Amino acid sequence: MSDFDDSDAFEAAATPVPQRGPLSQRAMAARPAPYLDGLNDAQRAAVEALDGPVLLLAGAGTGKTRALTTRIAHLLTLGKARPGQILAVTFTNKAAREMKDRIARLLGEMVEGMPWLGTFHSVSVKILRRHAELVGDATLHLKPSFTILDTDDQIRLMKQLIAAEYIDEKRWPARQLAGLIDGWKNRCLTPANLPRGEDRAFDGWGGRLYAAYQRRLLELNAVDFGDLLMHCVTLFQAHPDVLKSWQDRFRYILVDEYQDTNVAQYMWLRLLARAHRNICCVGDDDQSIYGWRGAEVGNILRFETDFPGAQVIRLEQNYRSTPHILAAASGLIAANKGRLGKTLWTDATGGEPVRLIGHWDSEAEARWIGEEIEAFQGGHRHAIGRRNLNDIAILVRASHQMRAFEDRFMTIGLPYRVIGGPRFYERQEIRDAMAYFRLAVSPADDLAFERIVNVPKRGLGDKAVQKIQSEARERGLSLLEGAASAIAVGAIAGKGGSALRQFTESMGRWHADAIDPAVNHVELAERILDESGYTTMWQNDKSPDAPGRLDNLKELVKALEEFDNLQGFLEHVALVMDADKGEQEDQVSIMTLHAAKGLEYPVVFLPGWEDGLFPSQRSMDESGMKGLEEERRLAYVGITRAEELATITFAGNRRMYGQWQSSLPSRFIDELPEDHVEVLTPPGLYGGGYGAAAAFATSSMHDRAAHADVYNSPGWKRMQERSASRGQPVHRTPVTIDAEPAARFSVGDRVFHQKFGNGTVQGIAEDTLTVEFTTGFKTIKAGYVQPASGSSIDDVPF
DNA sequence: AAAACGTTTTTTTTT
DNA sequence: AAAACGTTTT
Repeated sequence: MSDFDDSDAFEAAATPVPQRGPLSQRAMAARPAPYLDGLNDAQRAAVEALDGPVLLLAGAGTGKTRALTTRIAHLLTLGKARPGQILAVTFTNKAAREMKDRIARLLGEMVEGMPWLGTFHSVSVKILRRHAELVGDATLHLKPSFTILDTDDQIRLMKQLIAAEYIDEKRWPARQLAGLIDGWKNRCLTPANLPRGEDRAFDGWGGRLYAAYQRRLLELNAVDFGDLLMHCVTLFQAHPDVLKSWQDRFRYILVDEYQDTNVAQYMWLRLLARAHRNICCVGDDDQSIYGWRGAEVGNILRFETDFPGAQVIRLEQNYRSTPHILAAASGLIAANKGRLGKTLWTDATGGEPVRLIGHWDSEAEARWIGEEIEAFQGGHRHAIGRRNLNDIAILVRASHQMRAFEDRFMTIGLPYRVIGGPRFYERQEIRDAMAYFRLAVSPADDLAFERIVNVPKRGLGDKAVQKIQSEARERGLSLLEGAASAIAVGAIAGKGGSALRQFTESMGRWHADAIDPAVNHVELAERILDESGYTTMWQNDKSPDAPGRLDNLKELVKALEEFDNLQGFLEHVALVMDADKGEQEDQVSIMTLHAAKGLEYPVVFLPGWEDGLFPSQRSMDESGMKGLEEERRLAYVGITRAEELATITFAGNRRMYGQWQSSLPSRFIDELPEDHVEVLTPPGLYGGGYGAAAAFATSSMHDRAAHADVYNSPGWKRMQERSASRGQPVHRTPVTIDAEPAARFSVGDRVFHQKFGNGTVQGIAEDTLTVEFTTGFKTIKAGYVQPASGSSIDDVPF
């Protein structure tokens, strides 16, 4: 919201700007721009090719962001555009933030900020707010104050629509409809131009439900994420004058991660760039990993056709990784077809091969990686020496893999942070609080009303909500107004009625305060949470996570201070779902491969390289060869995150849906070039069952030429035996727990448990103990714990 | 209306 | 195994 009201800048766009301001002329005459120093030839070419279409193929670690930001600095310094005339779009808020920082660093105080540097979505919102009335039709259109729905709201809305058509929600879940509609929006298909046949999806109801959903959104004065792009495109198409004003304003367009654009984004860009064609797209077809979200690698593959005469510049010198890491990644990605083709090279020498190691199961894998990390911390055992935890990342394919690491690291007390995990603004308490704020700001926000009308419990159940809904529908009111009306009519009486009256009256007061600029919005927010009883609700909650939730609420209120008003805050949160907490502690980072794109770490662990998990079975089932290739690109992204050392691991057994499943090492492992991989064997695991996976890996790597031998290796045979009993839980030698008398322990004893770590015995009953661990109380069979000794945790066998 | 209980499903990846 | 969901009990 902060730079929404820059109408001055908007008007200024119409007046011609001198191509060279006096300031930049002086700067140019004095000396060549210092920011160009140190760029290689390709980077420099990318910076200086300012006019006309440019495709910048930038491999991993080739200084892509540097080229982009320097290019912007160059545009500004030469006076070819003012900051407000450059459109620079990224996919993530993080990328946008980083670009802003780096431009500011390059130019110092010369730039007063780039108002149009942001994600596709945030730029689209700013555009849409100015032309909201043009979205919709004569009877019903958007208003500039429209709200942006999150996924939760979307699903709830669709559930209502599905129920209204008496469709069986069991067979046709709202989530599926949401996915369908999302896919359509990604391709810029409105209900009106849905191809014949596609509208028959969802048991024949797809098209009708989509139209009903869009209608409902307009009634709510709301849009969803997909709408942001799609509405912009349809707006541009239907109103050439509007399009022209934006084309004139944005003299230069830059696009980051172009390989991840979907059809809607592609159309959006083409419309804006059509007139002057000053568009520079940066991307790497080998890092396209969002096909499932509608991204079209085709967009980057056919750039030269779309923009005839485009310059194609390749950045191929890698400044990030060692030759071994680069070679391993290049060898792997070579298996993909239809690439634009790049040859990454580096001046660097030395370094170590990519390491490969197999483990018995996912717990052993986590244990081993934990030990490795401790070794790095101590600076011994490994050639690359001591590393901070901040230098180390664990990149997983699917977030459920994170648990094993969290459990293990918690046990051994290794500090870690999960990046991109359950996000702050998606937590229940935050969303509830936000719903209160939303309703206070816009009393017609029916979805917010539904969310909180009975939170905390006010004695208003389904019945009461239905009465409010029918009352509102009959009289054409919002739910909040409908509630007031229902009380007046006497439709809702008794305890619930008085609670509802209090709720509506309070909301009226809060609304008056919310639109009163004289009222401090932070205090108002605190007052809302207080008076509504929401804070009290959590204070009275006995569950162990209640205190954490109260902390989160405090953090939320604190975050409000950064904004001028509640409206501005709500807008921010809708688009920027991540809360920045700049933690400086030394911690290992755990994240998904998707979240890792654009990041780099000296030491990278890549666990879970097993067929079915990585490459993911689902991806292959749904998208066949295309899916497999995208998985391979994901593997490529993973390896190329590493600067000095990459370690790939896999496990023979993994728990899925609570059942042990055995699995084979990933086919990607066999695609790694042998010369750049070192196969490790877990210590002390020769011959035994534990070594099976490792033995398989070893033979697989060494006998690739004589492939048949692989199938005679002990590892393969054991794998076969295991998969023969497919679906059945793998028979793991049962750990017999002696019915050990709990009497061996007494209250107050320190005990150790493999998973929970050290704890204190608090209670004893027959053969079970109640033990307080750092993570809380657990009831455990006495045989599973042992007296805590002075010995290291690592000595304990599992 | 809300809690307590039993059943079914879930696991890609996210602006 | 845990969460989400639906049904029954208070």
